[in-house]
Amino acid sequence: MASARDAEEAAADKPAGPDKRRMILDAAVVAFAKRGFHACRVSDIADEANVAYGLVYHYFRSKDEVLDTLFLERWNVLLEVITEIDHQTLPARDKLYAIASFIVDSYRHDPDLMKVIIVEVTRAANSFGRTHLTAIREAYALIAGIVEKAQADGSFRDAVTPGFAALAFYGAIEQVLTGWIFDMLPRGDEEFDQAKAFIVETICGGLDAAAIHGTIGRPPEPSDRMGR
Amino acid sequence: MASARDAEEAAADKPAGPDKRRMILDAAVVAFAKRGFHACRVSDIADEANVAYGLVYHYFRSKDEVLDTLFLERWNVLLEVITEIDHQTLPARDKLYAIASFIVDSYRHDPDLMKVIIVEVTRAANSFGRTHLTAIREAYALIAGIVEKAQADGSFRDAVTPGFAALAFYGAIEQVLTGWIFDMLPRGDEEFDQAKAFIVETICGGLDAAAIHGTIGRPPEPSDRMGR
DNA sequence: CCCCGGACTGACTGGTCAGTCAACTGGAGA
DNA sequence: TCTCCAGTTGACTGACCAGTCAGTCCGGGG
Repeated sequence: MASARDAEEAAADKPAGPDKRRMILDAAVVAFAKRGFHACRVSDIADEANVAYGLVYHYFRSKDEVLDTLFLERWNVLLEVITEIDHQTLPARDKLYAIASFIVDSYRHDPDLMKVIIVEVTRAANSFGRTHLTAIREAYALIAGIVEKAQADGSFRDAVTPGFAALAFYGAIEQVLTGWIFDMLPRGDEEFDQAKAFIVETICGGLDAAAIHGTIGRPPEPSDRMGR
Repeated sequence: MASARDAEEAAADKPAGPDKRRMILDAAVVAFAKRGFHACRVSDIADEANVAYGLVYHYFRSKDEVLDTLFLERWNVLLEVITEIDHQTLPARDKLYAIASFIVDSYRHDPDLMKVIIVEVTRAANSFGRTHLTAIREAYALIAGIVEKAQADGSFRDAVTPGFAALAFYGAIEQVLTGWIFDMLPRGDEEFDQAKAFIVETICGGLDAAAIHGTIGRPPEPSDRMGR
């Protein structure tokens, strides 16, 4: 991950080379997380990084590019990790657990970064979400692939399509992170680990006490309430 | 729902009384959906409503108040509907289906409104999401209550807490809507109805082919990958 | 007939920022 | 010593836009 940076630092022989670009990126995470991308001024980033305003524009073409960089840097790691997990020989359920685990741990490790990624990109349908749609879809496709294989070998039933299962799985994860981001859910090592288990349990095990697996229950009559 | 408006119109005896306030609200939905709240200018709303700029400020104190109104108007309906569903004597699974159904149908009926509510409020941790947190939590609490009762009477197993199940359930719904909002998922009457069934099936029935319900599977060893 | 007040209009103001740029610094090489 | 230039600085500009306000229009009551 940080190998390029390590090499550069070693070559430059600076004990704790400031690496202003990195400082700006890290400061941007804090600033974006605190006030949100729109409300955050470029001067907030510069201040947080203890760096002159103009330097941000030395390293990045625009405020947008700072967020893009932050997102892609991390999302590519996620994509790599999922791919790697998928290549292991593991029950699908364990693969999903490993993925949930990685994402939850990412939040535990750097809540601000994950908050920014989720709130400003992954869920921002009118701005960055659109521009990074391809990368986001890739994650879904990877998860769907895991489900599909499990359905093929019979370890998952095929009551729902793989794409749909991927959506629900990732949706549950993001919703839990959102719960933490909004301070709706208690945070703590115990809660984080419990969340991983609960996510997988909910999506894989289901809620029904007597699940007659294999047959999809025909939907009950729909409610007719339609407002507005 | 629109009874207050009907009464007003009847009293005023206007054949198609413009009701500019409503026109502004409806125009705002279109404008916010198209460009997002931040990128949308107040003049966009006024233009869309065929109304003078200043009139927006005659009916609303600020641009924010327009969104607040839009959100609360609809969210209160949702809260009412969930409460009503909960009061019926129905298996928990059917209650959840009715809720999913109502939300999906809300999207079917007015995709722009739901897009605005989800993107600009429900998932906006730094702006409106915070200010409407109480209302949002209410919906979770209602859903959690349904799960809790089902666990008490034994129709749902208690491998996960009610609050967590509510989170996953609502998260799955929102993620599906997000899929439509992002144009990641095909839209159509068939897809909408399938989605309702899939959401409930995923959350209630689970993915595992051989779910040994009643015992919570101990988590497999976690992945140690930790990046950044 | 006039007055009042609510509905309505849109030009204008004040403040806010993203992005620019001219200037400065310090170290490496000639 | 003198370039040179990447890295660095922060004052400044130009655009944009939420919100204001002075004023018009019109219907109803006196």
